[in-house]
Amino acid sequence: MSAELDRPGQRRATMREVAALAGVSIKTVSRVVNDEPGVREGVRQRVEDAVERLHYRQHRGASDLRRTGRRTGAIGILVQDIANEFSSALLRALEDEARQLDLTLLAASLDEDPARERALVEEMVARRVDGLVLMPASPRQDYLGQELRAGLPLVFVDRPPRGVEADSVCVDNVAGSRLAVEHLAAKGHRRIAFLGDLDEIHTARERQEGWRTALLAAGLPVDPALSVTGLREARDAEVALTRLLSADAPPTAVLAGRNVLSVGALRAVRRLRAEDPRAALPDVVGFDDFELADLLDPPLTAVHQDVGAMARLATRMLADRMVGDRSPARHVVLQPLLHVRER
Amino acid sequence: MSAELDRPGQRRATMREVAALAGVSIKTVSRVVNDEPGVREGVRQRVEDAVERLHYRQHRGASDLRRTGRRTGAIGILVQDIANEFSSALLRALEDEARQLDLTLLAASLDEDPARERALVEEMVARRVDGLVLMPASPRQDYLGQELRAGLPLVFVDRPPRGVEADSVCVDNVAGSRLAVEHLAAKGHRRIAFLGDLDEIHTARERQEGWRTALLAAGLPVDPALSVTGLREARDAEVALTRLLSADAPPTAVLAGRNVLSVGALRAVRRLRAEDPRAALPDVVGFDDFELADLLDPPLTAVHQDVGAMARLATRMLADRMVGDRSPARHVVLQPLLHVRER
DNA sequence: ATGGGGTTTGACAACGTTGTCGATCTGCAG
DNA sequence: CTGCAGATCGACAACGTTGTCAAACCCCAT
Repeated sequence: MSAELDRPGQRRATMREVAALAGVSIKTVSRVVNDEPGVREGVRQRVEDAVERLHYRQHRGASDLRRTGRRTGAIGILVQDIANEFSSALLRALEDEARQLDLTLLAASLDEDPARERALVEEMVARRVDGLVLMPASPRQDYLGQELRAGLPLVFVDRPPRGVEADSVCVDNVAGSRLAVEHLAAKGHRRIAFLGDLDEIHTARERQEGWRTALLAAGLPVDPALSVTGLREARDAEVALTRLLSADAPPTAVLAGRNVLSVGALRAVRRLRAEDPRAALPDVVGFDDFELADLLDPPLTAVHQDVGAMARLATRMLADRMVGDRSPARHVVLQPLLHVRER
Repeated sequence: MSAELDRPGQRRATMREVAALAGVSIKTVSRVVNDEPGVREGVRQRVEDAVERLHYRQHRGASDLRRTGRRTGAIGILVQDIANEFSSALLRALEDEARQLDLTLLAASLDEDPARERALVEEMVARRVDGLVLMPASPRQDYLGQELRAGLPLVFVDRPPRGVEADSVCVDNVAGSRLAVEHLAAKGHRRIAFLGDLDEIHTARERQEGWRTALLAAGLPVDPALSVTGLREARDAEVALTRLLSADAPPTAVLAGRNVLSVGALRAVRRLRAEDPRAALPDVVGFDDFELADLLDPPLTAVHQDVGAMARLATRMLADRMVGDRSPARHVVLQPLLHVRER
């Protein structure tokens, strides 16, 4: 319990002050703080006492600045929405990987806003992050070419780069939709609807395309009226499906193209069931699996993406780039699984 | 040592280089970059061209270091688990508030590990964050006294500080449990079980205490055998409830003390129902509401916390401290609501 | 041409730290 | 005691930027 010197104002102590109190040069303080050799035990002790008494804490920014080629030990992670189950699971998995590399996370949500993506990338670059993991919101990322050339380690996740050559870890969305459609077709469904997010979103387009081609492959007609896109939130999907179900030739099953749309679809089904207990209810398959999917009613069969694998691969790629790997961009495509859940 | 040398030409351009290219002093470049007045239009244009050609990007670390006042424009957010629905909702809400103050988030998960909390607080301090939002993992945070005295803006969320006087925004957990128990008692339940997290966790203890006192207030006996704590994950709760339900005097209802425990409880109920369709199923009420709670089967009545309000209040408090407010710590306690969901 | 005001511009120091390198000290062999 | 190697320590510069302040410039009135 060493006495603590009460310091006026709220400035934190600097090495200079520690040095003065310990009666040594700041370089010696630096050596002690960084646990470098070449300091006699007595001196080291004096410095450590001074550090303690002044509650000195190293200023990482200054340290990073001086150390040549030093890394900041921080990476940026830009996802669509931290609160979304997919994004937050990915964020968490990336955190676990980053922790092993002693990296801190700068995280932010893009909300499908290209301008916000640009602004946040700028911000990350200004902060000199050691690397950037990006789930892009913009249709093209040509602007990132300069950053890449400047040596910014960059990995795309969930959505591939456009207009720039960067590493990526994505999921085979076409295959995911195919699994879903094949499953439904095998159950005898012939009218399978698709609920999709904004057409601008690459994964959304791919999932719709997967739905379309899988229908054709199964010898089923593709009814454009059964595909509704541009849906952003659960409520949108609920309204859209409710409308589809009350149309002349309603679908008997539906593929929801994103987790929040699955929620909306399930709500629509619940509503229909509540209004007419004997109504025929459509089967729902969702893209993006849920932690709680096994507890939902009606049950939700879902296309499952291995978020942990995405994070591991992305981090490995990033780490390679961080140590100077300049080889051509690699693109990993993971295969999704279908988690079938029946009533 | 050759390893350091084989990465030529990766350095980003500095103001010095921009200045050289534009034929001005670095101070003039600084003025242009920071959009300061007092630069002739022609000169400004030359500098902007040079910035463009060299793809110069300001180094925030260096800028922060030099600038008086020294804000880094970053705040730390330490929650239990970024992937947990409660934590990620809070994180997202905090992000939205922080964005309005032009603050970037350094986020990390503590996983109920006190050592990790200390390490991450150290890290945040070393990075000179402008403020820290902490959902503590440790039983006491005496160590933070020094940081507070050094002027670190600090706000506790979800769990109050112990051993240190800092602002906090929490929820009345006792009241939350009371709402749950009253609801169940009103439905005629007399044997209401409690599933709780680690006893070391403040909120877990409060919720158990709320369960206990509400039972007494309702004139119901408190059977210690009906309270199982130390449960960390859904699986733990599932096992615990399954065991309780197969005991001699099983509960007819259960209060799950945290979102993941609710999931486990629901799974136990589902399992029981699957094994014996005519078994009497317990009512489940959970602490922490779910986005998808209305879609669960069996339905989940849940204690709802206003995460948005928590974030707004926490950010406001933090912002006040950031501008130098030194008034005594404020402690806000929000009242939870019960979202009743019936079959 | 001269002076006076304002505007532009740059030299320099400083932020807090670490790399470099030389100065000083220590221990010990001769 | 001297000499010398190795250990210890500090002065100084530098990282990339901005605050300070004085110098240089401009325009125009005298």
